[in-house]
Amino acid sequence: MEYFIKLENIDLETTFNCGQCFRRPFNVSQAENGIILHNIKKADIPYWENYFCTDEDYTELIKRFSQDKIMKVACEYAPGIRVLRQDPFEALISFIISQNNNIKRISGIIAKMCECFGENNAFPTAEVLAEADLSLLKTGYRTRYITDAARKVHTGEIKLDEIHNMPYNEARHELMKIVGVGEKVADCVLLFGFHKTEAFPRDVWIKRVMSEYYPNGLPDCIKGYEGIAQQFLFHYIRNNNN
DNA sequence: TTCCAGGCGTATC
DNA sequence: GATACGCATGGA
Repeated sequence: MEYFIKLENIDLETTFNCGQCFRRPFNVSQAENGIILHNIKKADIPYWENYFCTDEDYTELIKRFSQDKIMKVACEYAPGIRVLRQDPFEALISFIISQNNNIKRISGIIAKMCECFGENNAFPTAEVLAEADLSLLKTGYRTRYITDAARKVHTGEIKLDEIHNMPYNEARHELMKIVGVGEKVADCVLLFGFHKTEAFPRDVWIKRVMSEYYPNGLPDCIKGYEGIAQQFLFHYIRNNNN
């Protein structure tokens, strides 16, 4: 069946290309004031509503963010961004790969990873990745980080299910037990995989934003939603860097 | 050739 | 706790 989800000012192109995810679902298309899911079962509807965060009011969020001058500019530049609820394990592995790397190459590595180790091109399981020979992915020094993450998830040393219920600081600490997961990667996983919207990943681009526009810290109007605000800032600065 | 990319681990102070 | 440096790979 086809299924329409009404969402105010979502833009799929921007949402999937603003750096929060490195592969996109193939069964979604843009509609006038929302999106259309194609070839889905009725039982899958809640999954997609959750994925696109239909419970969040972005009109209200952007209005709140726009109290800050810089945020207003960033929101007006790309009002169609929405932060998705992605799969936690995929987010974990993806953002481990992302470190000191560029988005194009990250996407390429993940595509090849799905092709080589995933069931029908799906993202591979922790069980498979934990034992796989990853050398053909050419992930360089990150290879052992991927293996360590997959192994810890597979053995249950890190329980992703439980991280959902942990407060932000505790969850962050838990993820950082994985070799190759520091503060920035942990924050990306918490934001994009666990939808902890207070997580504010500080990468090279955001550090530029901070020193240039927010030398005295983040504005109060993004409190509780720092991560979503971050995504608007990230996309804006990346596309307007002189 | 050198620099950079959604950083992190390690050594050193 | 802060700072410096090496790290795999590929594109500009």
